Amino acid sequence: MYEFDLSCPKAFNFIDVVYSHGWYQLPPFEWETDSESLTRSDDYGEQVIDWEMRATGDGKGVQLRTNAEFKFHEPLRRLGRQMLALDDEFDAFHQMCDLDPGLHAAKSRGKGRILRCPTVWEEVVKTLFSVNTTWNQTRSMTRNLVGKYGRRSPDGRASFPTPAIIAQIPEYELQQQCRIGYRAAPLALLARQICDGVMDLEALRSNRWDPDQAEAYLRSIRGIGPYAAANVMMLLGHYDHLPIDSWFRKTMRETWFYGQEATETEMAASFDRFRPFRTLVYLFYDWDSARSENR
DNA sequence: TTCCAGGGGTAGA
DNA sequence: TCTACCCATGGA
Repeated sequence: MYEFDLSCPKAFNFIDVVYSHGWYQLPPFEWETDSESLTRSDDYGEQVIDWEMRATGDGKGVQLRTNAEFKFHEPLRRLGRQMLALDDEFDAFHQMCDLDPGLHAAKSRGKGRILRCPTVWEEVVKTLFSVNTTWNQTRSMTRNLVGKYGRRSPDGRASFPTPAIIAQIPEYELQQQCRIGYRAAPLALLARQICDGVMDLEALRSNRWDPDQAEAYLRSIRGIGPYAAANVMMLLGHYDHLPIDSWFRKTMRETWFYGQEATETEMAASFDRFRPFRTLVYLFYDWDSARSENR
């Protein structure tokens, strides 16, 4: 087993990033509560690599562990940094946190980083699986897809299936095997579009994209609407498109709208003063305090 | 049986 | 911009 540390910013907490949203519960991520380690397996073509991240002993950094040979260490180091957003700056967001007491805790803990997947493809597929369903079913769909179609490491751990793998599987089989319902059609189509070079999701990580342009590109994917696109935008490091779903509506109703239903326009407007970090505010705001103030 | 869940697509007003 | 309707899945 090889071990090496990732250098981290001053205000950084590994567990906060892992718990920033639900991705750590979706395979191939595996979160071990006792050891507080995040494990996964990734398909590097010639082989599938098992690796894990955990907080260093002093709690301020991240240790990466793998049994992969040396040539994979630098790619894994880069991947770890990208997945934890270690090279992203959050100073402007933390400055903005002074605007509202509900954000003071987020600032003092240095929150803002969100756990990401290695590929935009994986982010989009998982987001597609979270649309119009329960979280338990999202977990089940992802587990099925990874378990049935992901290439396996020598230790038998499954990686997230690549577009090339999914593009070869008939739509009805995806639907039946993974229990993903109508999501099979957009999933199969997206995999084919990527393989045919019609769609290049990974290019969205580059800086040449204007955020609105990137959002429009995501919206052009079948099955990706306003909510799903905003969710992927957040994972790409753009925080101004609000992922308005049933949980968002419920939170708004219980806090800033005093028990009343609000339209999407009204809800979005209530976040105007937090541009361009509206999604981070939604994720890291102290909603529990806001709720108790309304009681 | 019916409703609902971390919505999307389409049509129509 | 908003509403109505349908879409599939499985648990309550």
